[in-house]
Amino acid sequence: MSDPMPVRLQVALDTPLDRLFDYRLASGPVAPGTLVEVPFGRTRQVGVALGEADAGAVPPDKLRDVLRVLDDRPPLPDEVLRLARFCADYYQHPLGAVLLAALPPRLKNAAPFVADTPWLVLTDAGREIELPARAQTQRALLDQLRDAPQARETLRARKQSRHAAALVAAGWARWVREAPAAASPPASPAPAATATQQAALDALLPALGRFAVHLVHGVTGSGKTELYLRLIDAVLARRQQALVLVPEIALTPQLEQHFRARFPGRRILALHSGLADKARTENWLAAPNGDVLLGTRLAVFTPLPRLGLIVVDEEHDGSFKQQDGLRYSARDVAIARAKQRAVPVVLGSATPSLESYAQALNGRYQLIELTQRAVSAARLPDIELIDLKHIPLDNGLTRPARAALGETLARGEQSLVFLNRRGYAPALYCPACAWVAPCPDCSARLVLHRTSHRLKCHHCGHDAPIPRACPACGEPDLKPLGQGTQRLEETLAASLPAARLRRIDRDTMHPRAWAELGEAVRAREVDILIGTQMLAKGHDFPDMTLALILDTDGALYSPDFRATERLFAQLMQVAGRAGRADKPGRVLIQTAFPDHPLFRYLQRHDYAGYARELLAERRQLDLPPFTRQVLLRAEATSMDAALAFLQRAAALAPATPGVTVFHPLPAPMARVARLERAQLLLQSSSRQALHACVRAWRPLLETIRPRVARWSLDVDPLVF
DNA sequence: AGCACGCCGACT
DNA sequence: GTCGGCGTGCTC
Repeated sequence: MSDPMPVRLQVALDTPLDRLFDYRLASGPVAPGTLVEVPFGRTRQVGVALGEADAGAVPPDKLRDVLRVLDDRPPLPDEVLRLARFCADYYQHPLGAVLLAALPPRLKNAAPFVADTPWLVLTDAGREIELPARAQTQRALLDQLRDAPQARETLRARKQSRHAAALVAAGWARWVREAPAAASPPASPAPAATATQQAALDALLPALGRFAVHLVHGVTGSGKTELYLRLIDAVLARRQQALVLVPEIALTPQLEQHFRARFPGRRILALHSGLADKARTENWLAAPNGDVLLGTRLAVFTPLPRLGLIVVDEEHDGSFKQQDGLRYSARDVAIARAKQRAVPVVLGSATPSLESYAQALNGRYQLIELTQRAVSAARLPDIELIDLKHIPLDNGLTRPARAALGETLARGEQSLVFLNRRGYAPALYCPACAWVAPCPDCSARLVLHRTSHRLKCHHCGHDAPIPRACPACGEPDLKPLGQGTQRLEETLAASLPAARLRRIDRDTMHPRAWAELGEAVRAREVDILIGTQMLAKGHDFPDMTLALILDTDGALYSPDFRATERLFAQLMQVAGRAGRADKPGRVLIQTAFPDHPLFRYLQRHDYAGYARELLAERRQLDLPPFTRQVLLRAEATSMDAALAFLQRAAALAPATPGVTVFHPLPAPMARVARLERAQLLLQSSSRQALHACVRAWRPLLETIRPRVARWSLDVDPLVF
């Protein structure tokens, strides 16, 4: 055997620099995707080896040596490298940054990853051994282990850790990563498929094994989850894996339980940022051997060699978009991945995004309508509008709204009240001179939090005591302006003293509080739930018969046309939650614009109609059916600097037919955390033209001097 | 991104 | 006289 030849290795690193770096590796070539530790500037970094570099591209005297090939972890498989290359190009983001964003936290660290081994099990020797009677405590532990594996935590709590260590030292027990599965519990029975579910399955099952995008439009309660489960069952029967993406961390625990109950003995793995680093890394490493991977957007990059199906649930949801760093949409990346792997992707929603719906109408996506509710007795709730032009508000509530809450309470039923503003009041104002408390660091008003006696900025976190008098004129009697959830809670406590209230917003909810809330609601310990839209997502409260919606009007005529789309989705979601099998719910909406077309469709529960009308409107205005745009955002210490950067950028934009470059403008929230923000919009009806333009443009952006504090490109959305 | 180098204003 | 502001340049 000859000595391995030194090679020149091309390595991708997590840096904003859009290029690869060459290193010398003495011990010969390594497989593409292998993780390596290299010196970089004054630091060390973990990078991804991509292959051999061209000799001569970098002068040999600049080459440094790879410090270590990290062979304690698997190389990134080819499919992930391919997906990362796609994202780097599509989102115009450095490949190294994409690759390292795809890795779980512990593997980005050169320190060896040691899997957690929380379970103590008997070895063969331990099963045989018969300890003398005087070794009482060790015998007791052996007996426990004969019954079942023991968790380290439990042993610690029972003060048995030392005995456990003794058994391990003697070779009678050992620590393992996963407790060997007890006998599989019986699968929870699948409910009978409804006729529409069956029709959907008939369309979907033959599509397994090739790329297609299916848009499942199903109203709440139509059994979308059941459809996914049946499809996944078929995928597992083909010895393939399923990837299921969901928007929120809060939703995964119950969904995970659901999957486990339905597929006992199958390996269901969860992946989301709520998991501890260690668990996340372990599940990522286990994913190639798992059956179903259930996760939030970050799970879309996980290696799955036998991938057979991708499901994106609630595909319209904004949480699939990452807002910082690599600004990707997991829904779009999922579609790209499905295409690369030649597998189907199922997008599911009661209120599909306009871009997906348009693709379904033009035939690029297969549209599957689940119109029938699975629980046949369930009826859709009545949606009533309370016209604020004729009915006065008292502390944010009209008399009919109060009356409905009172009646529901009197019948012993539960209510939901939605108000999308946390805090006590969205502003503090001076009645004498009209001063309104501003955030010193942002172009936003400070929100009054009365329980903690603070003024808080919901954009940058600025936090200050409440002034005793107006700083402008000295007026001592400052007033809260508008309604927040805290104030609403106070109002309801005063007008319905018998009601047990519970407020749900970012101020009251810790990540793990959802399970407890669900129990409290089901145990009927709560009469009225007051909350922001975080209450609308995914949680099923079976006895809620009234939903009251208080502030919709901001979104109705917002310049952001997507705001109305989002509002419709939220209202549909809320409407879907109201009512129970034997009793249709009631939805009351307070609005000053009851004639807005959105409500007409909402009252008929006709999202499809609404979507068609919006698309028709855009067609009349000669607009593409959805945004095909790129936004260049710049942040600087002065607005002049931010705009100057964007003006340079606009001048450098390659003239491309069909691509419109707009003028740089201050961003809607022009100042956040002491930085001035501006943006430059590029629009086109042709994705190809826009993309070609951006591809040529991006390298030029790096050369603009002086630089700004931050800039980023937002590419939205992807279409196949 | 980090991090260092480098050249001009207010401080022990 | 120095500390330190951020503008510019560099990372195989």
